[in-house]
Amino acid sequence: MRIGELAAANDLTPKTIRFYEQAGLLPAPPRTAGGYRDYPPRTGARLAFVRDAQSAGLTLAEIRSILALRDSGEAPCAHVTDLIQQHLDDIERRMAELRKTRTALRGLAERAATTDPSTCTDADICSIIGDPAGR
Amino acid sequence: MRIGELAAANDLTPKTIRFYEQAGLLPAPPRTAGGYRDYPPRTGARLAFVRDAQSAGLTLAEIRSILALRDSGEAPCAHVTDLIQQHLDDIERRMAELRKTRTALRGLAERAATTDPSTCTDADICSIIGDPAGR
DNA sequence: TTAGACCTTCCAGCACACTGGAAGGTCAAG
DNA sequence: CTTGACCTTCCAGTGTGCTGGAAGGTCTAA
Repeated sequence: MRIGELAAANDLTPKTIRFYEQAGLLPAPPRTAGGYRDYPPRTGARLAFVRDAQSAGLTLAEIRSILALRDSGEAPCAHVTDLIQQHLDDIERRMAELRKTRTALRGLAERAATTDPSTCTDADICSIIGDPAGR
Repeated sequence: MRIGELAAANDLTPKTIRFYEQAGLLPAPPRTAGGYRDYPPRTGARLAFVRDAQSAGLTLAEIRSILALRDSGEAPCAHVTDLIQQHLDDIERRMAELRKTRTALRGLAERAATTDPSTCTDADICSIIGDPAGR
């Protein structure tokens, strides 16, 4: 199977597949006489795994670590469980960050709605954003 | 005021201040005889504005656009209001994304908790992640 | 034989907000 | 006069997941 075919079958571009190889997610496949990559059929499953893991929010580095474990013959279950938990924690942190920023923005929106543009002096850059105390 | 002093007063590094200048957030200040940047006192207010706007989640490009408006003599109020609304929308989108990913991860965590490692075959890379149907 | 579809490698860049380091200039204190 | 703190410019890199383009090789069909 050539790279274009593999790419199309998995909704990727050949570029991405070469990138995955270079990034250590795919082993270097055998080559045809002409130097073309010639993928074994199982490669699709590996790409599907990469996609599934990505949609769970794992980074390529993490996915690579899972694949490396598996390739070395170990069952990566414990590692995977760890990663899942780390990402859940990470998501909570990011949601908290976003909520905080949202609160800040809502405050600004409120202030913007009740601000008379003519009160903006040249001295302040923007009294909506830069002047929380209403100085 | 020299760059180090300005940086310290605003909890930044000289590097960052030079970067802001290069990024169009700060006008190029006058120089001393020796070639050192010599900042007017008002620069601190501008840096504070940058910080406030950043903490509201605005990007440097957006902040630059506000500053450019202000520097051109226009009141940037309407522009700022737009940006705030855009960011609120953006935050909602990102929160929705995160919730989706969280749901996916919780499903995986559940599956991980009830998966017997010995059922992981070599053929699947990881049955926790890659095998949603329980094939 | 030639077009063109596909493949190869390599280098470079995107966005984002910086950060690091090299090589050298300036200035005040001792 | 020298040390050392501070400054200058310039180039390059960080992390993330690709994407784009150049220059060239391979293979198939007309």
